[in-house]
Amino acid sequence: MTTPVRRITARHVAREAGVSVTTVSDTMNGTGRLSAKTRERVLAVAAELGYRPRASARRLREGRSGQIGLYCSFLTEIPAGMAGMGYYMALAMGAAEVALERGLGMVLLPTGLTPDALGAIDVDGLVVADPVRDDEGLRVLSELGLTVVTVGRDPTPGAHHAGCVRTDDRRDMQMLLDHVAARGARRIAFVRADIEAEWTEQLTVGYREWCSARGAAERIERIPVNPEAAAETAIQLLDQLDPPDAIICGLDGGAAPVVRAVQERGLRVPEDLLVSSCVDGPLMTASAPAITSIDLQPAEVGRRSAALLASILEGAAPRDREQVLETRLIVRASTGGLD
Amino acid sequence: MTTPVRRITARHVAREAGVSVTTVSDTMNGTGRLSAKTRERVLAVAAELGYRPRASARRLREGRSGQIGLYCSFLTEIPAGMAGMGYYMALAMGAAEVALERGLGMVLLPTGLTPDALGAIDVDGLVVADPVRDDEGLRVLSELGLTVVTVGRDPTPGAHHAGCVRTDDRRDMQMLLDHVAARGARRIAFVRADIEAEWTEQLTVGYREWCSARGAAERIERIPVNPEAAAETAIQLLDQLDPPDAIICGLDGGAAPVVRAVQERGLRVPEDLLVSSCVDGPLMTASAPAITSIDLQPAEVGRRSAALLASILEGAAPRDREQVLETRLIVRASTGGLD
DNA sequence: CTGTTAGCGCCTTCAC
DNA sequence: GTGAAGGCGCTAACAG
Repeated sequence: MTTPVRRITARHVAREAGVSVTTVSDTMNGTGRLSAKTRERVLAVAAELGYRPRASARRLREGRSGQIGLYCSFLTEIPAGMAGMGYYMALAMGAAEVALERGLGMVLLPTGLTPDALGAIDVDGLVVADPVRDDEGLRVLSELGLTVVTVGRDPTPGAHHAGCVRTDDRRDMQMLLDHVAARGARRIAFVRADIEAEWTEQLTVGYREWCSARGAAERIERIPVNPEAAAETAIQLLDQLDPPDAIICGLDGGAAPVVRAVQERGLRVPEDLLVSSCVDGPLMTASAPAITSIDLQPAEVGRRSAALLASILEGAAPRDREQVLETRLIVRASTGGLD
Repeated sequence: MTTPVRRITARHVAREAGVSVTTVSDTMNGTGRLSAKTRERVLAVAAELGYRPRASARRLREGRSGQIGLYCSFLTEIPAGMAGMGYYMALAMGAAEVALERGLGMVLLPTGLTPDALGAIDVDGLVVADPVRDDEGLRVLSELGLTVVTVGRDPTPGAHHAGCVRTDDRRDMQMLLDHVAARGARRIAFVRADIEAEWTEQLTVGYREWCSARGAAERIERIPVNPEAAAETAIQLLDQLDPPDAIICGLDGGAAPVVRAVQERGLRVPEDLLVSSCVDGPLMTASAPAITSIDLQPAEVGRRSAALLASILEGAAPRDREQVLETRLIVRASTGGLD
């Protein structure tokens, strides 16, 4: 069964209701001065005909696209089969939800944008998740002169954007360190991703500050974004003369392979080694033992970013152009559990 | 109030290049008959001024929105922290990529659409991932009269859509069954999600067919979409008088908790019990042992869906309105590994 | 080969 | 209170 494709316009409604198009427009937008009776009749006719104002016409008139884009910069670095996708989906759904509430559509921008694909991009602003230093796609997008809100700061030199929503990675790291130290750890290693994104840099800063404040030796390992690399590195660490008694993994999807590799080595978690992760996710509870981690609240981050961008686009100048969200330490068995 | 920055229009380019707007339009679209020289000059001026045709104007003119939407029906059912998000992100990126290549933007539609949020939705068609029977959001969207391509068939009675991209879940199940049977399993249980989506129904059909062809007893457990439910069910199964020697988990994120629970029970995987999953993902390789599963190729599914939808919207009537993708069995240690 | 003209559907300004 | 007119930027007809 096919429905006639003839779209209803404001003119049809006007004719049917015996009013002018202006009246229809005013009714739909709550503008103008109309009698309640007229408004009601127009509304009834509109509903009956199934009238919906055409977004493209309105946009042309308003000179704005009524859309925002989401660009996940770090996604370029994530190999297929790697965890981390889930984090971004949660963020994306959160952002899309708020965007729609505010009358904006949210288009997903794939990584690896080709210059000619740019023609189809029609957005008033962008949410850029986890900008990686010197990201080519982001550079191209920025040059379009779009309003940009980043999730986490942009480490690219000279980059400047309209707003930022982030969590406090330095503090997260210190929460984890305090926690494992309280569980008795003395030689705590940090495995970080070998990319230049603000979150991993800030985790490192937090780690260094904590170590230097306590006179503890730093043990930082840089690894490629790749679960096997995390496991291999853990083994190497444990083979050292003075092996760590705790490993903090900075990379989503890294902690579970670490636990696994360590156990295959014949060591027990948490008895012989404490393991924790800077990013929560399904992997954490699927592991045995379950892994202590930080809940970064991706959905909420997405909601806030979209809300901030929408406000800026609406011309509001929110005082807090840089918002910092609270995170939560989730203690699980891999660091000794609750007690 | 600041003066809005007037964007460069075709008129500016025309004036600057000393031609008419039509010529500019023809140059940008490759239409009309222009001398190479003129086209070159116009192109040069356009580039110099940074002219980009305004999408909303073009769309108004063409009467189409130039956008498609992605609606993940099953996402409604997924609790926070559950796996499965990653699958949809991969699918979404694949779809967005192809959409953009074909000049279409892809907007992400959140689940739980409120009727007034509908105003901001402006798409020519939809990709609906894993439609769940009687999904309210999908019903609302369908009533807009949009062209719909589903990923997996829509189990809603009477539902009919323009196209479908899917994998063969029946066959997947039978691959898994053949595999674990070859590894010596005789009493194979199937843990399925208690929702009405085509994939879980088809897995069940495949399971039943296989069992009945071999005279094997059926052991089907329906569980809510929830990782703990999978683990609990596994334990219950193993407590029975005649416990299974293999469990196939139909739900993304379910197999890992099953392995874990089984091991905590003191049983070994794969020696005492074979475990496998109908959906591959990061959890599979993070578990110990790694879990045998089916690679459903979400990115490719996303790409194909967007391509099919784009073709249909362009008026092409592709012969294969229902496309079936090949999947791949990935054998890992949880069923004895390769040998 | 290139220019002129006429809208696409909507909203805002101004007359009535 | 309501209606008529104009134009947002673009492209498809038709002239020239």
